Amino acid sequence: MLVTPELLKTFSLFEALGAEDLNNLSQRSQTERFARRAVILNAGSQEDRVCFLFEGRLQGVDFTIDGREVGLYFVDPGDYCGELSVFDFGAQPEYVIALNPAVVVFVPVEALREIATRHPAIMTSLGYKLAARVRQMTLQRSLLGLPNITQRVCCQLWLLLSDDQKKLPDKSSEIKNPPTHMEIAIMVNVSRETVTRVFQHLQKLQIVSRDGPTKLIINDLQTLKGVAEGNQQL
Amino acid sequence: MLVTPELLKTFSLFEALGAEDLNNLSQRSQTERFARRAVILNAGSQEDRVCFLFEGRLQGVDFTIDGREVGLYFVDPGDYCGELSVFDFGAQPEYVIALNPAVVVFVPVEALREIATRHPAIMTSLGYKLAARVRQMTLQRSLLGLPNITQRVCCQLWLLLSDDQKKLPDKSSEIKNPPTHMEIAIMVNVSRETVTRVFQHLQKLQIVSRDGPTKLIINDLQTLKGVAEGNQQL
DNA sequence: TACATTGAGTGATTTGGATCACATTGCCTA
DNA sequence: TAGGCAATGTGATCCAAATCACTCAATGTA
Repeated sequence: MLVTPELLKTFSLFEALGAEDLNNLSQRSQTERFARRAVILNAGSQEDRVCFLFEGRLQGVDFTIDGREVGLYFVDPGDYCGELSVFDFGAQPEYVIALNPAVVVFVPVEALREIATRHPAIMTSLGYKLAARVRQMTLQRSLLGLPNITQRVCCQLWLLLSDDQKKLPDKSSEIKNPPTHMEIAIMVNVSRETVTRVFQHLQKLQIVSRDGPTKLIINDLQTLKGVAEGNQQL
Repeated sequence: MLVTPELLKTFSLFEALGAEDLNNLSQRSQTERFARRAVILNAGSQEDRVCFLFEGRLQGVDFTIDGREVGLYFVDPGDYCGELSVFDFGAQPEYVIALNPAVVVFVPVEALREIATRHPAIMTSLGYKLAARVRQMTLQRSLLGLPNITQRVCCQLWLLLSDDQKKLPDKSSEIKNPPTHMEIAIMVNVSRETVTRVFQHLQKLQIVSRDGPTKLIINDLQTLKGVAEGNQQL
């Protein structure tokens, strides 16, 4: 599929780029469609392109040595992934798969590297993203150290909320297309059944409730936060 | 204490820098001495300087919400830490403490940011470091997902080895100044006693042995690797 | 329409590692 | 050289969560 400069311009990373650079980039890039569950970036392989998501939803996943899946992060439209190779030529550390049918733009990593060297703003932006990732991982790491399982699940739910949602703890919020129990279990390193039981508990206390399989409503953000931060027990 | 351009030049990050830049940087930087256990960078605070280690050994640590310590990474002489703020103005996510008496050079983050914008090589180098960190964290993350505790400990030991050591699995290797049982426990998220018992076990099987408190000898790298990767049980 | 698949819910049983409560060793230093 | 502290070693107890073995509901699909 054709990549137009206009398409590239929809990505905030390329916002400040001039027509010439956009043109050049677009000619070297290509679009691809992926079905649900398709693998977009392969762990371990030396990927030579960065993946910009135009439509759909992706997830970075890892597999433990014993083959269990570990959910790491989500990628939403306008965002990108696989940018590690811009910096160090190394292999992609984790898989990226499509959670729903997705349209992505692949930009060759050398092209991006070259552009970034000439445009400090883009380099800075890439660095910013990487820094955010480190922060996110640090959070996730400290989450995994929590001894209390309920706390861990609540903490993960809290992380799934957007910053905007967190700012209004009085309102009720919702998580669209929440991870399945299994996916949450994998993220917080507990068994699926345990997640189900925690959710059962949270629902009984009216802290969360379901609205169909695609919507999880957080009724009581305040207590969710309290539990997540360990200031409150259930 | 005075920072000379020569001192800065000992850090590989500044290798390619010209005399003028080095001079400028050195005037804006300062050296500081820290005692064992001293806090060098504070989590949560908006640190405005990057820490270059000249002498000693540092560790990045985090604390879970309930106050337990979590060991994240080590910093050895020539290396630096606290570089996240170069990219995103955010707060330092984790503490950095001195494991032994340390001499560090503090470089103001704006100065570094300014230099990096002008020297793509330095920016690239910073990015490389960040990417390495993401990789390291990804590994650590998947380690924490391992269901078997022995495997987790072995995997952590394996991560503590240098790449060179891993390449010669027939030779025996050693880890100088290994983390204490408590520190390992914290890294792999188990109790100290459990780590002691695992070590007891590994010693009985002659896989590792101690040579004083400052040296841990890995006699059987092959099996250590096998266990770490789950191909082998003990 | 029947069948397979995926996600969720739930009891019974088991167990691995946390926790507790010590002992021991080898330091550093006052 | 006595005292104190940090690191390590070890047994006994206990309990939270894994595991197992199901059911049930909702979707997708042959």
